[in-house]
Amino acid sequence: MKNTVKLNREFRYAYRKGKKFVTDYLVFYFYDNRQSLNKLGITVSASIGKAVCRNRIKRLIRAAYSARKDELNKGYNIIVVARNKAANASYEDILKAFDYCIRKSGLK
RNA sequence: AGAGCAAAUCAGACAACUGCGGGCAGAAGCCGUAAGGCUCUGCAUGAGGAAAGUCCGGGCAUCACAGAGCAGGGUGCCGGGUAACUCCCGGUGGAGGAAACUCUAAGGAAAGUGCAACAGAAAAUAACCGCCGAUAUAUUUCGGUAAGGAUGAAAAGGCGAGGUAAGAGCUCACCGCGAUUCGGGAGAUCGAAUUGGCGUGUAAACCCCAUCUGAUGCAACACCCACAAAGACUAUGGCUUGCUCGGCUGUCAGUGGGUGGCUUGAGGUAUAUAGAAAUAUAUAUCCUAGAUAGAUAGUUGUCUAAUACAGAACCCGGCUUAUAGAUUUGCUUUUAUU
RNA sequence: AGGGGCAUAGUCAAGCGGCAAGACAACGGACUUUGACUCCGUCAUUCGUUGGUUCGAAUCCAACUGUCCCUG
Repeated sequence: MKNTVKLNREFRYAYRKGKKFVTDYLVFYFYDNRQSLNKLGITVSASIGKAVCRNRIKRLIRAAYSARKDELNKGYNIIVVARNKAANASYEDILKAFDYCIRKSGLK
């Protein structure tokens, strides 16, 4: 997957300075990256589950992002942190939470 | 039909659309100082039986070579297999089960040291009570004695007879144990005979004996590009393994990015041969993930018992642990009927 | 990915084969008109779990579970 947030300092900047929205399944951070495209970063901590479970959550978040990718305004770094409830979430739950965050943030 | 034992296989399938990873082919562009990378189209392809735990073994790489000794560590019935093994196969002894069968860290306690709480006379050079003899005399001293005695996990081979002052493997029969010889076996060991007269347990306590072992792990290591180019210590040094020897030599110290290492391998499948088996050999055939913040997802339909445990990260061989279910083969035993 | 440690009462902990110390907390009692302080007493039936060695295991061995740390 191209255009992802990789550096640790970018994540730390998002947690400290970025805007934040919280749902049952996700925590959604974003900030202006002064470029002409969007970047996605996903955090799933080890306390949520084993490797299979964490990989599934990452795929669902990535699928939700790619479904809404073209509707978003450009020029933001987006960090999505999975919460413990997301371990048993379906795709629809994740997509709904993602839509809610987008609407709240005004990225659309 | 019930109960059980052993071995093996599978780990959802098919179709459509959208999307992702690397590979091959093609096409023009774009980004970057450079090494190099990105975009588009087509084709086929893309997680496991444990990928897990990291408990062992090996490959591979670096340390000049991988050398010697000590220390430290591993292993420990016998034979075979293997690249190697704390693995596998077959056997011996022991334990469990009615049986099929299962389990087994199983060398040495007579090389030495240590430990055995409490209880008990005594826990390893056994004399408190008792028994017997002598002395002495009114219950004192000396000696003999392991048959009997509370305790304890364990009490000086067991049990019976003879024997004796009382006793005792002191003697004998049977049983147990050790040694020697003979026979079977490749060996562990088994059987028989002769002989000894036999002081407990613990080595997953130290240890002894035999045998194996250099250290560090792919974020190893090799190479490329850009920037920086100023330093520190220098043979009485530095590196090499914990130490000693031996050996080598100027050594140490940056930042950011990229490429290789990276998947054809002690490989898989089928057949044949050798073998009791593990396994080996030969022939044919196949190529089947290789990412680097890390690729398998979403939607829909059909079938189905299939909703479990669970995600490759240098690669192999094992072991251990987790696991819904489904299927097959062989065997034991109980009951009923013929 | 590689390597190392820890687990004992509600909490902090000692213990290195033979009775599981101690402190705080909690509870009960004494002192006091009452409370605090102080004093006395009680509190581990299975030492993370499961096996093994041993007469005997918190301790030794093996396999698991949880948790913490180190290298980068």
